[in-house]
Amino acid sequence: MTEPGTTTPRERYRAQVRAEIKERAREQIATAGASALSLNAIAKQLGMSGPALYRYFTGRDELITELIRDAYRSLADTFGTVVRSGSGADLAALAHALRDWALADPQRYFLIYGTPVPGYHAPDDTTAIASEIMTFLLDACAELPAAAAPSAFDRHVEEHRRWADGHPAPPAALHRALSFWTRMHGILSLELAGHFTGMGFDAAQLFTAELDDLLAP
Amino acid sequence: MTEPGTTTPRERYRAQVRAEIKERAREQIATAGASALSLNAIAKQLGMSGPALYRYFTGRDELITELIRDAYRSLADTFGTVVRSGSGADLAALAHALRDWALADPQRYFLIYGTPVPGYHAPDDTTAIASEIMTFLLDACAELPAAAAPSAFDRHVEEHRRWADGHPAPPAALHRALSFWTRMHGILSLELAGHFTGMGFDAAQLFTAELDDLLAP
DNA sequence: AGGTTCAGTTAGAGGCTATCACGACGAGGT
DNA sequence: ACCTCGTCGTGATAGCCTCTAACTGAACCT
Repeated sequence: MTEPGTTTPRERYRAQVRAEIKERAREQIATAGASALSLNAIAKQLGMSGPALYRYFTGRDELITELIRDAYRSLADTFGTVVRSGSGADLAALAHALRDWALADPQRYFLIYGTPVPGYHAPDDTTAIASEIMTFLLDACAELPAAAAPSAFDRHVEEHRRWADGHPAPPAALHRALSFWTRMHGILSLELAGHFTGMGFDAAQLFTAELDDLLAP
Repeated sequence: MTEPGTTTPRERYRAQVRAEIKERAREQIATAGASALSLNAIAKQLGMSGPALYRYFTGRDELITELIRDAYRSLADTFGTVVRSGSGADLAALAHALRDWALADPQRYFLIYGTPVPGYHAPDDTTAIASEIMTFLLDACAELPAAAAPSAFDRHVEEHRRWADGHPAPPAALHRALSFWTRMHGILSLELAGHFTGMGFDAAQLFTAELDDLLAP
């Protein structure tokens, strides 16, 4: 009997093959997009034939779901190291970390924030990681000086702060977190999709301009 | 000989079948996403068998490209009627028209602004329509009162205003147009993708709050 | 040593895009 | 009225894909 905490050779082998499959899948997605991901092609790269992969994943959907989960995890970890190793919960630092993370692998970003496929519903644990990410944002927003008077949306979000999951941030901070999220995503999404190419201006400068404007008032 | 300007019965028939194919394609995309678009399924719906569709479109890619073109055209026309029938170039009116247009068919919005497929490059005429859309935004931004002092990004965009295609708007207006685009897209994209579902707050109120903030200073 | 578990194989069903060669039919010219 | 030619739609076929099922062989455990 295998003792708890140890891994049998079979388990180690299985884990390693699973990891290798995911690695190839990541490469495919990075170069050709998630819609072009082919289990057959991955199997061929690994020197085995098609159906063998179904020993490791129940199907194409589970593989993609796993990659989505990893993407969420990676972003949450990135924020985590920024907060831990940097100067605490700094919204500007999180913003630049987010941008770097997105530019490092655009298709990974779109795995999370890209076009949704109508039928698909994300598993529960990804939403858990999403709220972990949101907590980093809320922490950073709570550190900022509060604005002058509470706006109409501040009052609205105060009545619907369930999504903040008990975070003690004041309503203006909740509002600012949502603003941060949507504004950074707006620029990044358009930039990564190439909608700025050929326009001539520097997307990085637009990003920091928007960030400064968000932090200013 | 057919006179120029008239249409032969064959041409009319051809145009009608093309339109019907596109109609079914729109339905499929709206309900299952662009990745699920199947020429075979469309042919079956029209009562003909597979390869017949290749008389009307050179392939799946051309059909999708055509739908993207139509989506751009539809958005430009929507902005056009807002400007023409409404109170001129009103940024808030454009914003709400954009939101209504996006909510009416989310997958059509993602056809334009969704996850890009790495190989694909949009044809030239769509970028022409895109700049037509941008012109509506610039017109509206030029009408607004100018902000106090020009920001750093205002100066940057002043040096790279080629994309504005000779539009006489001041740099602050160019900046505001970019801000408008990215901020509205940020909210709409996340809302349409379902990232707000379960969070409890009202996306419409967030949208108007962001819009007010954008118009305020 | 023997039974069990599991990885990987081939075969095959059913879906898709796309090409090709063929029949059928309507439109136009004579 | 006839004939020709362009065009529409067909079935057959190749080559992808996902995924299932049955089978082989080796590693593992007792």
